[in-house]
Amino acid sequence: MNDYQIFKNMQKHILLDETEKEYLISSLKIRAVLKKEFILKQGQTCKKLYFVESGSLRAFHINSEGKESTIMFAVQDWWITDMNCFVNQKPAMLFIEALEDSKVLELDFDLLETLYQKSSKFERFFRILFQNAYIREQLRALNNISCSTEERYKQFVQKYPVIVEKVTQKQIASYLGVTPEFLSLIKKEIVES
Amino acid sequence: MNDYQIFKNMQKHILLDETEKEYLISSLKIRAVLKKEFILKQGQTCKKLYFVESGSLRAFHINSEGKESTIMFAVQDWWITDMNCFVNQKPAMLFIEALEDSKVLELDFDLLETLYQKSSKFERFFRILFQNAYIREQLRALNNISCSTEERYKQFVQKYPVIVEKVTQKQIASYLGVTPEFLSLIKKEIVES
DNA sequence: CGTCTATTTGAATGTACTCAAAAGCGGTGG
DNA sequence: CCACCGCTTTTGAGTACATTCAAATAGACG
Repeated sequence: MNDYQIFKNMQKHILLDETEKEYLISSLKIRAVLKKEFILKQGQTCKKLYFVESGSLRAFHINSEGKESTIMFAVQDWWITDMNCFVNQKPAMLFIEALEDSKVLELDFDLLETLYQKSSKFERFFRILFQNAYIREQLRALNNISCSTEERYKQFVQKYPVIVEKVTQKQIASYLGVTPEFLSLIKKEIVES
Repeated sequence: MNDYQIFKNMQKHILLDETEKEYLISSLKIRAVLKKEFILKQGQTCKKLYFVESGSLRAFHINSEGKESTIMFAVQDWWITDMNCFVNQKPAMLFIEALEDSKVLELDFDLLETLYQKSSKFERFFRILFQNAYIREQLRALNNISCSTEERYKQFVQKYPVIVEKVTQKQIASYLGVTPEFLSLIKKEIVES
């Protein structure tokens, strides 16, 4: 278990001693997820935070009119969950589905609270994680509000080439907040220019 | 200084002893800001995190075409800064301007790091703060992508009545990502329905 | 090979923007 | 205290961006 990605991930920000590693390991459960399998569905409650050891997943919402909106993609070395559901015990707004056969580590809400108690390094790690997540979301919002769809598509491709390989056009469209037909048109215009 | 809002704000999540309160106080600087005064301008570097003791501020971005986008409003009891600038020492993308005469507490980046060292309660507090900020941004993104402008306007008014009182229509429009002309039209339609 | 879904293409429509002008409103100075 | 100035808000016409619906084509997978 010592060669798990999650240690490298955490050690970007904190340095764990052997005891702390033990605490962490004993709080984690590895789970294999098959392509198209859901680890969370809208309406459920979710007490798990997921770390992607391998593979990739997608989080999306379906609104009352049936429109699907992709909130985030998570590839290897990323964290994912419905955070509002996880933290505030609200019903999940999101579906989380594997895009391919994947392995995730589950971290239970109560066990995470215990980890915070046992070592404030975990508190520090997640402070930095949420800090970065907040910044990323804010930049995304700014981007959405101030750039054209064409620009946003180009930036997405440039920023997340790994994701682009794994997902369909339709899913990228739903991340950008446009219809797949319109994205198709934009791609055509980019090629022709 | 003991009757500052900031203590109540922090004690929503952590309980500070007298020593910790001392640490905090000694890291803070009070600053009076006049209406229309900027505490940050695009392109500057920003080493301060601000807590609004009284009054209200607005953070906005102006893009290359001159289009203005409001990222957030901060009223009494809110935290505000250009977080990417503050945390990663990038040039500020945001202007932050007082909407009325206000009082803010400044927390310096280096002093905050020291606070984290001195007591992990501060680490915990900001972990929770960023966690909530992240959730809020994600819900906002979801909202933007899956709801009509009319719905988003209604929700804004319902969720932030205090802000609505203090800001112009134009500023709300730039927060929602539409033109003031279009928001005017939407309001008319709401009234007529 | 056949089925299912993704992607492309096109026509018609709706949503939101630009530009321009008029009306409303708040603050300032005489 | 009122008149004027500047900015916000409203209104309208014309335009651009993005959607819906439908149909054809292309790809993926059992």
